[in-house]
Amino acid sequence: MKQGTRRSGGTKGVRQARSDRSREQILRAALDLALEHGYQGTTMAAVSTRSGLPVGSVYWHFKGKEQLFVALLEHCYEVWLEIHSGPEGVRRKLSRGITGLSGADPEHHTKEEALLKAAAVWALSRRLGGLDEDSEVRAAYLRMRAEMFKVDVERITESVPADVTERFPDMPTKLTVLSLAFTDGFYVHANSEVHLDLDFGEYADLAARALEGLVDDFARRAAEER
Amino acid sequence: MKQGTRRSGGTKGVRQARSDRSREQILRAALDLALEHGYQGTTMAAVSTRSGLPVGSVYWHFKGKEQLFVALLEHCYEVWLEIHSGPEGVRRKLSRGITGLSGADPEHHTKEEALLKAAAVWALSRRLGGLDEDSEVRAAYLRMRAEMFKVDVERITESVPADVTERFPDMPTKLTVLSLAFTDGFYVHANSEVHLDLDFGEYADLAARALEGLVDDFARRAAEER
DNA sequence: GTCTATATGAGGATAGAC
DNA sequence: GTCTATCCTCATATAGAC
Repeated sequence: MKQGTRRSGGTKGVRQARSDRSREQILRAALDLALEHGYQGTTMAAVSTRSGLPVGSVYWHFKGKEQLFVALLEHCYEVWLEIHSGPEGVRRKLSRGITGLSGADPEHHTKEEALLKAAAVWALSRRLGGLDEDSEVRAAYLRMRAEMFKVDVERITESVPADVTERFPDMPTKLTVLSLAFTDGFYVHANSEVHLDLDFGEYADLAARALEGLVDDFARRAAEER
Repeated sequence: MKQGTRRSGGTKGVRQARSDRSREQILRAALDLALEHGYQGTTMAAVSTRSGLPVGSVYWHFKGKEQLFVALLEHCYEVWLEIHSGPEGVRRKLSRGITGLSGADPEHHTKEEALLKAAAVWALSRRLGGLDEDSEVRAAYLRMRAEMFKVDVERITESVPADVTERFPDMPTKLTVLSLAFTDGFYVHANSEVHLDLDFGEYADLAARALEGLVDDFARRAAEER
């Protein structure tokens, strides 16, 4: 057994336990480093140093840098799924997404969530300094992004009045896209070191108000048609 | 004279003319390559090949890769300034910004504009795979971004009703930030190769409607207070 | 000013002892 | 499973002839 495959079941030997711990140490180190230096900026040597394990061990657990990051993304996605359960309206979503950028809301912004946000940028096309088209990391992230989008749509659907969704079935999808665009856009701003004086809380409110206004607009139209 | 300095005036010798042409060829090659492969993906060797000039020449005209890209950004910024003159409301701005993403509006989307958009991503923090904090390219871009933001605010101010700006003086700034966030957010989406079926024209309209609703909201409030 | 050959350094990955 | 020494590739940059 090697690289990624784990003992299917039964008793865990002491060696196995130690191996698992090494694996986790490596992933942990990769997570920290990736948040500090990005994908390209994270070297296998650095992962080795930070994890306290030699390079050889890293390559024993993961076939290469790509596989390491795919495993890391999978871990983060699992955490994301655990956190994001239960209904959530546009307002709350925007508030979490935008306010969280200022770092003012650390308890709701885990490292894992932060990494997924960062990965969104890594996955941008090559032209933008993103990963290669055939990168496994990129492919893995895009799969997850699609899944997360679905979850978002479902949860936003629950927050939109029934008569609106009845008349405009794709409204929740549109709202999700718009609020995602908002969040991503502010994410870019927050990481551009321009306009440091932005009050993200205020903008989250403005953004929410703008989208809620849109929903009201459609609600009015739905009501008029009766 | 060397590297970036140009003859101040007077008659241009034949050698000078040829040198200028070489410089332009190099910049042109860099522009094309940067749009295809990004900053990191553009190698000096490739610039040399594409421009038809040897590596040595490239390093004669520009001290290094950073200087080359700073010069490129300056060129693009000049083009941007020429294009973006005259008033422009939020709607038109969003329409240009978002619809342009689909590539459906090529005539209004020059290579230079595209490069500035790409540079916004390059300038993201190191954690996101962006340039180093002390990168000259990054610093140059951030200066330009601040300038472009100012221009945007001025032009959006002209499109907001006078009574609103009177009562809420920072409304134009907020609108600019929101519409920039929208544009940047959709830019991320457009380059993520997810939801390829997005109708950017429709979303540009929705986004514009949402922001216009916000303005109306404030206009109502301003009116009520009289 | 233009060109070729080459120095330099970084990072991903492997070999093979233990 | 763990560790060390080493290889390979590739990109920036320079030296120096013309």
